[in-house]
Amino acid sequence: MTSGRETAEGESSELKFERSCCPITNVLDTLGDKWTLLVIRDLMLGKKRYHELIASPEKIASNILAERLKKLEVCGLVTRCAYQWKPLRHEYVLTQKGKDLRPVLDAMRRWGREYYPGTMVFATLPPC
Amino acid sequence: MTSGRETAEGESSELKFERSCCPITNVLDTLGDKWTLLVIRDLMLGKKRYHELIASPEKIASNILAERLKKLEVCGLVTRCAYQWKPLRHEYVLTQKGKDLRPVLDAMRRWGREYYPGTMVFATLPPC
DNA sequence: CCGGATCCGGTCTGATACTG
DNA sequence: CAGTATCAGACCGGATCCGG
Repeated sequence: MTSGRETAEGESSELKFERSCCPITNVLDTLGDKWTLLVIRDLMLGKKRYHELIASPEKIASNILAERLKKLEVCGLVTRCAYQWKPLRHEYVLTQKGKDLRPVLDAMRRWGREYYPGTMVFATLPPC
Repeated sequence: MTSGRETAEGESSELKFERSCCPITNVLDTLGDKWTLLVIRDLMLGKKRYHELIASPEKIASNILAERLKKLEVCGLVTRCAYQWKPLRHEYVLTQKGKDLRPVLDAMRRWGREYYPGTMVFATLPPC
């Protein structure tokens, strides 16, 4: 695995990902954990706001959600923009790069449905 | 996330996965880490033996590889069978369930190639 | 030697509490 | 409500050990 992260001097830590020559390795460097793709699934389902994301049945912890959203923004999969100013509130929407992950999720969903039958929720994702 | 693992009494720990109603969640419960899909990629590339797997450029640690192979066997994605007796050596081959993950890896590879250009190794996986 | 198993320090995860 | 701080425990992975 390419060494995922390096910490800059001082207190600001900056994400930096090395490129592997294998595209799958690169994908797993950014998306290879339990939560990231789940957040993306929710965004594809049309959820946009923090409270919608955190209400998912998988019960992601608030710090993990915040961290993943930040990482996704850094990696260019998600953009964050304010939809309200008092108090300040943001919406998270998938970029094209993020939306293009749909075939990955579709393939996972198909495999999951085949081998873990009885799953019906999110059986088909709505169009972006 | 469904609580992945529970430890049985005594010292033998047993893997047990709960089912979520979302197929993607189930997939990520078993495959949602950096190494598992990479091992499956290697097996799809035709690698079968321990030393072939551990020689991959990503430099997986030996304990992690052994652990992942064990988990994949428990989950029914891989079968382990001896190919030699003195000394005892095993081969790891994908089951149909494992082979059926090909569309997932294909989708990842396609996305990775699009957004991390310059990746050429493993550009196309050979047929199983 | 090879295929693992064991050990162990460092990192990351995630439940909870906290803040504006 | 939208995040941040904290902290114990889980996990990762490098080094080492061991049986065949």
